[in-house]
Amino acid sequence: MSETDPSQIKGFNRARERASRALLEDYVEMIADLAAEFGEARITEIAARLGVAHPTATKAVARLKREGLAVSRPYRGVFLTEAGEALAEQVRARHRTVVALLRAVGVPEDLAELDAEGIEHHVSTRTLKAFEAFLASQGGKTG
Amino acid sequence: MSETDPSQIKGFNRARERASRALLEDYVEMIADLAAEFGEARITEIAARLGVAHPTATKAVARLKREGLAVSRPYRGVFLTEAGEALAEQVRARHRTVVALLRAVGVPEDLAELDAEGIEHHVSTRTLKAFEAFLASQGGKTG
DNA sequence: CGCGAAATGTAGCCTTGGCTACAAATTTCG
DNA sequence: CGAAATTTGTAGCCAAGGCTACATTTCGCG
Ligand SMILES: [Mn+2]
Ligand SMILES: [Mn+2]
Ligand SMILES: [Mn+2]
Ligand SMILES: [Mn+2]
Repeated sequence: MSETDPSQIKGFNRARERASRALLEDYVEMIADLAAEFGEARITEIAARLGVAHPTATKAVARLKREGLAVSRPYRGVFLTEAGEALAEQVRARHRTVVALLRAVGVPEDLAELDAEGIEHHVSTRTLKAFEAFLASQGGKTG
Repeated sequence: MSETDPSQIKGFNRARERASRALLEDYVEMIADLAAEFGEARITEIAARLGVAHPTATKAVARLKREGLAVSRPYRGVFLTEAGEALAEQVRARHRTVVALLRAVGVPEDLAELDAEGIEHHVSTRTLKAFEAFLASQGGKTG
């Protein structure tokens, strides 16, 4: 029998939900980066930077539009909505904090950047707060 | 133009690969848990603990079998192969270390357990080593 | 201006990972 | 033993996220 632990189920469900949001988050962050750099994000450039074929990026952008995070017109650039911008800012901040935390516990910079790309999407708001508090308490300690 | 940064692409590709392995890892770990507890893992119990419908678990187990991580016969329990056992052990160790690290930087226990369920799959071997070294250097410090 | 190159769109295919509904086997128990 | 309950299998649906191949539009430039 063994009463199935509800908190464990919660953990798995949560991980699955976050995994399904991960792609959206990376796209939004990338579009924000390109907007900052070029004034607009083109499908080809988004695809190139994310390492996917362009129809893959087109589909993802369609999903972003459907979810109210971006807008675009045929053969033109992609732009974030206000909701998209807000998400981008949040995602970017989380990315920075995760990298900083990894660095603080001794992970080399390049590796921290690589692993953070996946880890970031699974760090909850409260955990992020804990990371920030830890980093603050550490000051600029390096070794 | 802006030469597309290859290491950034690498990060995204790596995150995608790890995401696709995450499910397998959770199943293998769960099957090992059930084997330890009951001597075998039944489809219904696997599904219940992972919070999915039983045909979903059946499909996942089919994939595990295809990849040589598990074996089973119709209407019987699921068992890990040697490769499956080895993966389970590795996954379990990583899970423990990730939770310990989160705790060490100030994340409350329940939250650490929840977030770790997703984070664990994106922690590389070298990053895990760094976590272990950090934890060792910390000793049993709590506050 | 107009033509070739580049960018974008679209169609269609695949795999994974969810689900429900229903069929068949196994276990439990009166 | 046999019927009911439980477990497992199977069919078939959906969405997401990959891809290639091909059509169309836009852009750059002689
Ligand atoms: Mn990412
Ligand atoms: Mn990121
Ligand atoms: Mn997990
Ligand atoms: Mn785990």
